[in-house]
Amino acid sequence: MPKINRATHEPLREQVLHHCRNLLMRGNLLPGQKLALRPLAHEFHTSLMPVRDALNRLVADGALEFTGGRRIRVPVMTKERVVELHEIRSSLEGLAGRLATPNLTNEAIDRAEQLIADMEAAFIKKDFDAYMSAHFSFHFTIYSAADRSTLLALIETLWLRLGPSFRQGIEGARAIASSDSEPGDPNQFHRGIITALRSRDARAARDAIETDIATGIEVYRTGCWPANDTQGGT
Amino acid sequence: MPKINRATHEPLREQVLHHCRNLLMRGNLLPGQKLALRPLAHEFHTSLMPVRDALNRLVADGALEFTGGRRIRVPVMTKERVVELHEIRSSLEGLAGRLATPNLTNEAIDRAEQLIADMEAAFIKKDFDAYMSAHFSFHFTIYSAADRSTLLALIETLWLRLGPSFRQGIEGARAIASSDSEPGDPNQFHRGIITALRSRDARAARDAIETDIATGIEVYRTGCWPANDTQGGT
DNA sequence: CTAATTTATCTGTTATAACTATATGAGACC
DNA sequence: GGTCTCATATAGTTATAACAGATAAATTAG
Repeated sequence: MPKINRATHEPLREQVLHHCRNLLMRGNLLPGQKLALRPLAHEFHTSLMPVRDALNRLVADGALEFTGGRRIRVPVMTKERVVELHEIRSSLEGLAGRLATPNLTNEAIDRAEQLIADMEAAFIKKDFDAYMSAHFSFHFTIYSAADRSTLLALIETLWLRLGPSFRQGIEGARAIASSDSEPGDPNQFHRGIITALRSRDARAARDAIETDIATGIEVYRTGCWPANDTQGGT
Repeated sequence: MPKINRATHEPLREQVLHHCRNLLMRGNLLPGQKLALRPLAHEFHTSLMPVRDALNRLVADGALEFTGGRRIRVPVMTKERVVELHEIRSSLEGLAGRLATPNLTNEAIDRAEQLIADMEAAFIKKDFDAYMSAHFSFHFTIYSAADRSTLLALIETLWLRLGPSFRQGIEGARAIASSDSEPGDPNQFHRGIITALRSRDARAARDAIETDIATGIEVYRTGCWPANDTQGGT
């Protein structure tokens, strides 16, 4: 049910791209899923070209990949690739958090804190679309205060690549949380970030973000959150 | 005189892309320079489509940009953009250097050290193509030992964006070095990286790389190298 | 019945042409 | 003389069709 507007002056390619990016960020496409030009073009009521442009762009960003035979699919992530992407996330988002700290208003921090509550509510209700959306907003509410467009764009491409896997990881973690009598708190590290931001300590904010992301790797690897006293570091 | 091979199974788009990437990395295209599809297509003896694909890819990578009217040009860098790109370089290349350190063979370090000599020779001879090439090889000889393909690709896109400006900066620095009786050593920080690598100290390697890049920002800003005892940090 | 081989279908790529919007220039008006 | 308007040229975008490679299915040999 894509909404393509042929009246606007925005190229069709951009509209298709925007739509596909949303699907990926929210994890609505599964790893390994194949995408073909003609069905999508038919769905969007366009020719092949705008769809081809959008998908090529996503391949360039690493959000999609060619199979051996030039077919297009959502990448299947190896554990090594996920770890590598989190290493990069840690480095870049730590930088963004450090640069953002002095610029963040109290209102922005309040908004971020509210998004943690949204995440928890969505997690309990198993509304994973809402969870992914709140999780995204939480981080980018902070990072956008860094006022570094290139850095932000780079971080976005990482999230684009991780979206499909992350969605699976969260759904898996939710299943475990249901069966576990004493689950770890998925948001303890997000609260740690808020604490560091409120004290306007840029280094602490960077470290808190890096810890949060390092924990994300552990969750992906082990399928459960560490105990509440767990600490990470560079 | 681009060499397009229509016999190979590699898509024409990839060949055109590869050619344009080389031009950008070497700084053979000037900031602000406009590129048009039809002249390039004629030059490559292809239709518009492969050229369009290649240029769109470079726009996606930030190596080229659209003007307001969808025309394509080499981005004109503001000082802020260059600083931001160096902040990102510092973070990512520091990470790559730290990860590479335990994997680096003595042979690779020797090769990197040799490339410093190549840089100096090229600098003196004002052979800027050779300088850019050696400078690229020096850094990527080190980073490739990190064995992180995504990280490496990300760093490459940063170099792609900085190529045109960097070329200008180096040529400007050479002009100053000629007229200055006591020029700073452009490679003192590269030697510092080698020293850290030889001692197999990953943290020191990271810091040396970050210092080298921070110095790059200063060179760009002031047009000359700092005194030999200058030290940088995170 | 299994496995190799051929055939058919479907994939993305490239070429060509029509299209829409932007930039550029000449000319009129103030 | 400077500025605005409008016509013309030229840019990238999209559509359609022809192309070539790869997958998958059907067929045939073992």
